[in-house]
Amino acid sequence: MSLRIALLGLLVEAGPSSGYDLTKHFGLSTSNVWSAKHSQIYPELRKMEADGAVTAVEESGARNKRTYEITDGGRGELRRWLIETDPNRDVRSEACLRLFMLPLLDPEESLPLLRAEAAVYQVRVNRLKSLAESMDSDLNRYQATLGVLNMTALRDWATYVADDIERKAAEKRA
Amino acid sequence: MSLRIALLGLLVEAGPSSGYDLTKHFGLSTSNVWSAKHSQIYPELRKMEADGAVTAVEESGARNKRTYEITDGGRGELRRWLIETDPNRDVRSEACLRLFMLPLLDPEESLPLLRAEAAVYQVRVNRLKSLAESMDSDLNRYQATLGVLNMTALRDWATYVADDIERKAAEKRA
DNA sequence: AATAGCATGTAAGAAGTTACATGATTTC
DNA sequence: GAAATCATGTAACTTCTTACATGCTATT
Repeated sequence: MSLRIALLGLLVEAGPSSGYDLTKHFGLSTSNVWSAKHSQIYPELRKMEADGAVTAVEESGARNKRTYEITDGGRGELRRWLIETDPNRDVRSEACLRLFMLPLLDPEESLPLLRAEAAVYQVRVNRLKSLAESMDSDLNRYQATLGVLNMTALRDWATYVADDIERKAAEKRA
Repeated sequence: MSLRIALLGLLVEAGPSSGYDLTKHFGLSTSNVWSAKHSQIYPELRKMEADGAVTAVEESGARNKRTYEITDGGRGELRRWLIETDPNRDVRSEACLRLFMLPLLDPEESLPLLRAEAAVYQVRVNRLKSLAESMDSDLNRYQATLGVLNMTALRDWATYVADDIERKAAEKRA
């Protein structure tokens, strides 16, 4: 369901798009909330077309490109899902699972890894901040901002835990 | 892989545990980073036992309970994964996907939903904060704190977007 | 004696990943 | 003309969810 909803949302946001275009969106800010590979997206779009949630126009040009557009039915489906569905609140993030368990290692091992994670998230914060500023639509700015807040939280956590572990290791030595 | 790693981590953290115990952990703070149902956990533990990553003791009592303990091999596997693996940074969160797309709705529809989301995350912030305070181990405190920071980010985002939409709607009316 | 919680399992199906497969066009 | 990028697809496999299935124990 989530993939279908994500695709409907992207089609509203970005207008008519090919499977290729939609695949690229999952590599940008959307990957902060959901992601999918082209091998899952292409069949899903065909299924949505069969259900009448989207329509497709096949380009006659040399490149065999199909452009999908959301239908009124698709819009209704998306709206109902947003309004009526109690979303599943579980999160799946391998990177957070790793963060979560990094403190299991000895300080000599965990500290550089935690500092490296903080740096990774700092880069993402910077990138998303400038992305947010360059966005012309409110929606895109909101979406980039969600990424900024999420990445900031992870950066802050990694820094806080590294500092705490460092302080405790110093106390022990003293 | 992630489920296996999560189970190994929980077995280090919590000590010898049954599949039932581990299933409950995925309903607590662990669900902020990964989750799994018992129907996936039981077979995975059997597989890990066959691989020598864990050992099992079957209780002779009336309740047919199997207690799993991590082996040295399992500890090594976990350590190597934490140190050597570049984790997948994709996130899957249906709740965030929904947040992400809520601004697609008209203000009259999105505002109450955004305020409700902010309230949901506020409750989680409060719960995790008191959980963090009550935790005796550093690791558990760190883990609860990761939840606090993540939930705070979502609460702040929902509030920021709701305020922004409200302000813009008021400007338009004026 | 009924209800809630402990405790484990399997089977079918849906969702997601990896690898294979093809071919056109643009840029250098 | 080589490399990067556009563009779509399928097959095999792994992972995850939902539903079914069972039976004990503690509480009220």
